[in-house]
Amino acid sequence: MEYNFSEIEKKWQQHWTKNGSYKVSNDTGKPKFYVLDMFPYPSGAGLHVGHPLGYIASDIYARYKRLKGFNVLHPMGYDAFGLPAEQYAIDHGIHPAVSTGDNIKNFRRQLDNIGFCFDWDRQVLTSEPSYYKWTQWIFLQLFKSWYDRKQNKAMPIEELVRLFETEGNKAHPSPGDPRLRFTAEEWAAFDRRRKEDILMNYRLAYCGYGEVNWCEALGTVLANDEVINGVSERGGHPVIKKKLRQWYLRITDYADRLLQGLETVDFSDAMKEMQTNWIGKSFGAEITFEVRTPGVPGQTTLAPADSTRIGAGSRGKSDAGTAGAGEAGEGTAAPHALTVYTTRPDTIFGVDFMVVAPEHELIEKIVSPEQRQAVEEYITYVKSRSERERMAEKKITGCFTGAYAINPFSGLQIPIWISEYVLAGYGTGAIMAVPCGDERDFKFAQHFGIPITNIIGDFYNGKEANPTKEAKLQNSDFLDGIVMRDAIVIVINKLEKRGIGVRKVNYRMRDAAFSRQRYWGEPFPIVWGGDEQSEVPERGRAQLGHGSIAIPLDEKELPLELPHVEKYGPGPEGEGPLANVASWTARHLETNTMPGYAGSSWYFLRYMDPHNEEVFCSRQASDYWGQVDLYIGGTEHAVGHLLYSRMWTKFLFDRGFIGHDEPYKRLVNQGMIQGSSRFVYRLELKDSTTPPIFLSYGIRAIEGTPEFHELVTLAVRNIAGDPALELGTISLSQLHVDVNIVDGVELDTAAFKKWRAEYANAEFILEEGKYICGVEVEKMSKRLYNTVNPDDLVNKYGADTFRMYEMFLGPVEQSKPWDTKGIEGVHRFLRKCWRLFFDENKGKVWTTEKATEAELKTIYKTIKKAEEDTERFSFNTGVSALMIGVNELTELKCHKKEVLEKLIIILTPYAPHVCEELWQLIGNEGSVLDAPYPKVEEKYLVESAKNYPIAINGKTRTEMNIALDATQQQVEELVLADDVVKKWLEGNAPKKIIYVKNKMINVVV
RNA sequence: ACCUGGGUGGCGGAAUUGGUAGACGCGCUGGACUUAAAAUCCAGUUUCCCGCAACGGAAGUACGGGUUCAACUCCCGUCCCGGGUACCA
Repeated sequence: MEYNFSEIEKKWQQHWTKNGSYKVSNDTGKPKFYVLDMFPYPSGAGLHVGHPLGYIASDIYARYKRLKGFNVLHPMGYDAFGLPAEQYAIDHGIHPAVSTGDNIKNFRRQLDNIGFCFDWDRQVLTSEPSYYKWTQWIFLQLFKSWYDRKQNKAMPIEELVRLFETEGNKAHPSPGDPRLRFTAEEWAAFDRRRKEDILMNYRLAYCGYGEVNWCEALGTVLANDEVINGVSERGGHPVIKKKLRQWYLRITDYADRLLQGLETVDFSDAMKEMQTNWIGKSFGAEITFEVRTPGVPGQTTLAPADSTRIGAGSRGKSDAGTAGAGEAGEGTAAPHALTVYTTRPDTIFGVDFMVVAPEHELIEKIVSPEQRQAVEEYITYVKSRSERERMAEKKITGCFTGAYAINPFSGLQIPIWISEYVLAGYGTGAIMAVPCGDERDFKFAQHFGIPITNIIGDFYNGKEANPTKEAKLQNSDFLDGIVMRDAIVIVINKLEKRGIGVRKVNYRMRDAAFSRQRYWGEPFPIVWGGDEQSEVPERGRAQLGHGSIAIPLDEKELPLELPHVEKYGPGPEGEGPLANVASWTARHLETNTMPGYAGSSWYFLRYMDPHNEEVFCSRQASDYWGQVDLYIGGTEHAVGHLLYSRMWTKFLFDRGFIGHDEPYKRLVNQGMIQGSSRFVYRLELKDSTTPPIFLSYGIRAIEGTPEFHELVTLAVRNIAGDPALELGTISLSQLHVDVNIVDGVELDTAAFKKWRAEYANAEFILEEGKYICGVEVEKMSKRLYNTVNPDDLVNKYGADTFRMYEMFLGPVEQSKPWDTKGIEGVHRFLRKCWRLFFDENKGKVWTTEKATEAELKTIYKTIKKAEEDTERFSFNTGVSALMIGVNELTELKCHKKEVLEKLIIILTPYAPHVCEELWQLIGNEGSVLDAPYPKVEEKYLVESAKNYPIAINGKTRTEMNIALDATQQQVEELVLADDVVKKWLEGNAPKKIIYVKNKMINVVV
């Protein structure tokens, strides 16, 4: 009876489906455990061997926890909305719903092949109306909420309206427009439109104008984390900045809590670091400088209207930076004022110039007549430069405005410059430049010949800036002699006392752009209009919102279903495809759709209660399942999905819809499986009549040498049948070849000829009779022909082997190139394991005899190690422990049920199919998954003696078997009597003998 | 540039708290079984030196220093590779 894995696996997969073996109940007496995978985007390419790595790890852990007596939730679903399906629809004319459905079928088939214990009854599909109904519902709650900074939590917007009615907004300044101030009376006097505009500045999901990342090729806006190096993450198309009306999530209000929350969760330090950097919290001060422009008389104070002006909608965070400009703190009546943000107010006496962003609104007001033309030219130049150019070549550019700021402490005049190195979107869009302490300021000063003031003495060498905080200040008036670190607080206090500066915290993170001009996403449950006083523009849909009010759909109308379209092109004014749907625009529905991360921001909650039609997830279900205990996925979602879903969780917690405010208790990042590409080397000949000729790797390696030329010439003459053929210069091109037709590095030349029609008559120049390919590790991608499909491996070796091999490859967290060559070893292991029960010739060999001490010792040792390793996600060593166990039992010729039964249980998380089969074959009822995990009986593991390594001066020289309870003195006597030790002592007495019980013995000579 | 993870045999990797470096597997070499092959089993396999062999010796975890009875592990400096961020004041 042999190990027929394909039959066994088919049998048990059917059995599991038929019996609902993995159905999970919300109602058991067992403790809960929630194991979650990042659900996949069902792409057309299907799974390659890299995808299941995390799923296998979580599956093993889920099964292990079930054996340990937990009620384990281990669900799976699909993140089905998104750009690629729409792009595919544009290219092939297939509706996204159709292609997505096909892809899901393929994914499901591939997943089922591997034998996961997912509860498919709980599957979620983000593009299903029954799911996105609740995505829309949560969006509405965000829309109807604001963030109360006093209580530090989200509150219903009605509360805010009540506050405005009684006390205006003095206690709650607008996060969208900090200068906005009004009293209760003023509020009462505003018309409906004005009130809605103001409320929009508070809502957690809001609509506003902002500079966004616009990708022309994709025809949509992208979030910051979807833009890599100035090009789109998907497709690598150029991205420019564009002002557009957009929906945003006010994630910046949660910045602090997102940071604090990191302390309560078990993520890797690297992951925490990434999120912390992305949020980018910094402490410092805003300082206001008076501005003088020589030759500009009668500079006026700020128009009071400026402080109550309300923009259309709110501003996107990216232009919020200019908010502070022009306002000089309270009570200052400077002609013009420039506010900067700095983390180093201690360097105030080292300020040699100021720099404002080219987009800064103060520029036109302060520029001197002489400099006006130069400034305008510079601004034109900056506008002409795309984001990409700015990143590619970091030139030092800038222009003097002709205006000066007055240092509030020294009274000195400081020239104000404009430069593109200062970003409008961060801080106040203006900085005070301290060249002796900041590298960028230093380079700028050097480039434009601006004199540099040294305030840090010897710490500054005149050749480069030194950002130290440890120097004692010099040339700094009242700060002289004070260490910079301490001077920061002193300066801030002084600034605040004088009313020209405030302590200020800044974040790098911006509010998240939450709309896309696309079709395949959740429609916004928002209607524009409803304002009796201002008519809705006739066809200006791109401008919708400008002259109208965003009205949320009644929750009873959800889901607002995505209408069917035939064309996916943009609308008449650059809006999304929904603008072409007559019934849609007739209702004045929002034409944008939600971005890809909307559905994935809360899916882990839906799994808990997937069929509930009353709520997104009942409080009872979310209280029972609580946090995800183990979340496994890739690092690529570090700053996108992970931050958004953490924010949504906090929001739902604030509003009382769930009882926990961090979604994931523990996060494990699986590494990437890289592809191992193979190359062939094609000879490029002018004479195109010869068949394609390929050189083996070793021959290519000597390219350029005379031998190479001779060899190739000879071979080509032979192939062409022309002994006089002259080749001229020989050149080679390197081509990717499908890894699946290469065995190790040796090309299957017959398969290669079949691979491409053009290679059907290919000729090869071999080395030692073989064609050897070049090798390189690259990202696994279809384009590079280095993808390996799990289906083929599962067919050849079985799912159990495949699962174990993926784990055996190395630590889950580590990235590693895929290599199939070791899979035989794992397969051999499973067969060896099978032979403990059944022999190919003899049949049944397992018995019910009583186990020996040695056998029990082996099995308990194995259980202990496998358990420890599984517990700490060290699955590769877990597999190794099981191998050692089986090797030892084989050596002991142990075929006893008493022992083997335990082996089956601890092996089943790794190799579920074969274990179910064996469990049944040795006469057990039911599933091995319902068996209890065996307890380690320590008494079999206790040793009375140990083989101690004996080291001389730390270098191991011999071994001695010594009783574990030996005393120092006994050990010394035994050791000194040993021949090897005597040899090393050469008759001398040892200086010292170190005896670490149960570890080692070291003799110091 | 900054932050971050890493660098161990021919290969993937192990060494969990400073305590026998190279577990386990692949590959390779030799052998057994077989007419033969597959499968299986046994032995060997870090490098170098001596030797028929046993035994023995030296070096060895990217590189250079240090702490320690003892360092892959801790500290300082250098190099290389992967990931993240990228003018964030």
